[in-house]
Amino acid sequence: MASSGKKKATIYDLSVLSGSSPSTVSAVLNGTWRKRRIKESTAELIRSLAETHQYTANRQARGLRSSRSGLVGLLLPVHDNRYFSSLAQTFEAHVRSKGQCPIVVSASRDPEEERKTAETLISYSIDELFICGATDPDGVHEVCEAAGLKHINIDLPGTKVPSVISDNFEGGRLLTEAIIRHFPADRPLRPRDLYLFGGRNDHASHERIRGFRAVKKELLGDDPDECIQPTGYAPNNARKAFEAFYARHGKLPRGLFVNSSINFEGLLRFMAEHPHDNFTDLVVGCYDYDPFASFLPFPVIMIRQDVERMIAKAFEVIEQPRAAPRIHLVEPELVPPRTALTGPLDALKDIDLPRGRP
Amino acid sequence: MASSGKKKATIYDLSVLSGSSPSTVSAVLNGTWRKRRIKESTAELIRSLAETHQYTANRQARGLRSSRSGLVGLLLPVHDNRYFSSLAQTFEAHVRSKGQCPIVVSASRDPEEERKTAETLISYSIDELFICGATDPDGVHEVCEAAGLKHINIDLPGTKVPSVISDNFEGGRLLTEAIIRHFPADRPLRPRDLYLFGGRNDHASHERIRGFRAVKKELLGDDPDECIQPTGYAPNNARKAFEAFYARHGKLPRGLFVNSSINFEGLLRFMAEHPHDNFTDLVVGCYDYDPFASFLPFPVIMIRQDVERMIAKAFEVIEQPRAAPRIHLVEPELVPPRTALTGPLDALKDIDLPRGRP
DNA sequence: CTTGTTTGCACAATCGATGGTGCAGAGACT
DNA sequence: AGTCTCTGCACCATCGATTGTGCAAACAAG
Repeated sequence: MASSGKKKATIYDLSVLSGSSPSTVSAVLNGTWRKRRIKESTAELIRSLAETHQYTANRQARGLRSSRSGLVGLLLPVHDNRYFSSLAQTFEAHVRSKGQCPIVVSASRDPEEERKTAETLISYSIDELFICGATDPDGVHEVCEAAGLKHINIDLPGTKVPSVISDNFEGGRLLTEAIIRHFPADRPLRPRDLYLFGGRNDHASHERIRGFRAVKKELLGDDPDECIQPTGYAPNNARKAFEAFYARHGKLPRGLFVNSSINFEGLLRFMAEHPHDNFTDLVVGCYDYDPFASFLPFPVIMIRQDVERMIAKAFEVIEQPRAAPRIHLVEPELVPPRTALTGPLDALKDIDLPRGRP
Repeated sequence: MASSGKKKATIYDLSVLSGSSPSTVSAVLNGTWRKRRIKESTAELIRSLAETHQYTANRQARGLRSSRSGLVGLLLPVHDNRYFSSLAQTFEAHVRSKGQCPIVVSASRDPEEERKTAETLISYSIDELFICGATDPDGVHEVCEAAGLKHINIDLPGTKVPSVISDNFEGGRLLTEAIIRHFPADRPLRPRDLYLFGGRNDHASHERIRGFRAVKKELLGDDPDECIQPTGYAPNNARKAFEAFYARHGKLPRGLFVNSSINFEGLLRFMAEHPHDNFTDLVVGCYDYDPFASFLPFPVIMIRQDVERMIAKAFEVIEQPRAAPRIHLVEPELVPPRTALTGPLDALKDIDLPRGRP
């Protein structure tokens, strides 16, 4: 807690101290002072006063006047997931490098909440909004549009503004093929041995399923509808689907295409309920990368979406004044089993406490 | 993109439309209108105008006047980690339920960056700051103190304001004991079979190490110094430490206490380099919970810190006017191998798109 | 009819920074 | 000396909401 604080210095305080006007102080401290022909020595004085009085500008005041806030928003489905949290990490680095402040918020994949959350961010006069994995990107678009806010879609596309997403069709193909080829030629997979679980009525799932079915047809000759089980994005729904399959067949399919790491957690929950089944002869492909999942006791082939490139592309596109609402595809990467990739965390230095405390 | 927006309605627009004064409009829309004895019918009119014109208050203006912003900050070491991201998720839910807006930022465990980030948040007039896992909590404290900002520590304690942290000593004891007891009585662990890797010169590591050593001494009779390897918080440093041990001994210790899931990733990297070693006769205890790690091919015992309770406690304590800078301990939970716990994600509903789009 | 009270609202200052405009003084030039 | 041009800054309105204060009209009490 603590709230004894003396209040912060303002340009008016510095104005009195320096004997200049507030506008001069403002100009010096926000960098526009050359344009205003302020003497170098005046500027120097004000800067040193600002220094000793720990002046920092009140961004609400600045934002009010300039109707820009320096805040850049990222709207996420959830935080608690390696894919989205690494997006957040990368996003933050980009925003900070531009001298702005990231504000990352989740909206639980609920269209209504997505719009309300966008409204809230807009009320803070954020400068840009990155809409990631939204269930209803065009709904959010309308809110942004009405407020004149620059925005862009990531991960799931909308139709009104540009979208940067991973190439889910190609990723689905890659992953499906890798699963199939992981089985030895003498015990090959048959069409009904390979199921897809998870995902729902969104663009990403559609594309992945399309890739899955295309490769299945091509390599296994058939592609039965029953092998597609879009069980949504809740871990427990996926668990129930595995449970149901297991109840009917006494085993899992030999090959599993799991639509996201969140659905994969549903598979883990299923497995926890069946401790005596060893799940040998099982190959899992998961459309998401998680280092721990990669080392599970059965082969896990994963797709890593290229978060770095997606974020970089999104920042590039959002700067363009009147970009057409096209979809920018970013190629994902196939990650073989037992692979520990480096991530944003590796950029951190490992620094020790400065002060001598336990 | 898109930026064609007509600008947003203000209280002045509504003032003209309703024929009332701006202050009346303001009072009606911020709830203080009863106190100002505004007629019900006037209020009703203004509310309906606000509705049809999609009025939302400009928070920068409100914040400037009231020197409160409705923003509540969470300062994190990193996003890209299940422990911190679930903290963020839980934090966000709490803040939103109070009608405020969460703003989650990471500072990479760098004391300098922690302070600067706090400064930035302060310049947005955030109302409260939750300082989580900071390397130098007292440094951040000074910044907050100077600005008169309420704040509290989470995960790593400071000495100036209250801290809510998990009971690392007890957690360390629990985990160490569970590792030891996981070995059968006929092939018991000897003191030099049990190593601790990861962590550094912080309170949490100290306490965990203290618990580790106490239990080792008690159950195994000895506790050699060499078995403590505080390799920091970077995955690659942990990897190198495992590599070094392996080079000297030709194997890993039979029992491993890994100080965090981030260090655990270092272990994975090590294992990826040694694909032919099966690492049987290995038991890992990890001070963090990750569902995928829990199902690895060797027994992994994990500690789940009680994120829900920590956040709830922190919100409780931060409201108290002059709370003493004491440490509030929250008991963590021991998670046996192959356990899939539910998390914040399970609170989500699984909703489909409203509009008919692919 | 007069004085007091309540109702219902308007007015205006304020929060801190920004940026257009104006203007005095110094120097240059004729 | 008179006119111009620069230099270096001050003044003031402005962004949108909040809030203390004032005041007319309506009503009640005497």
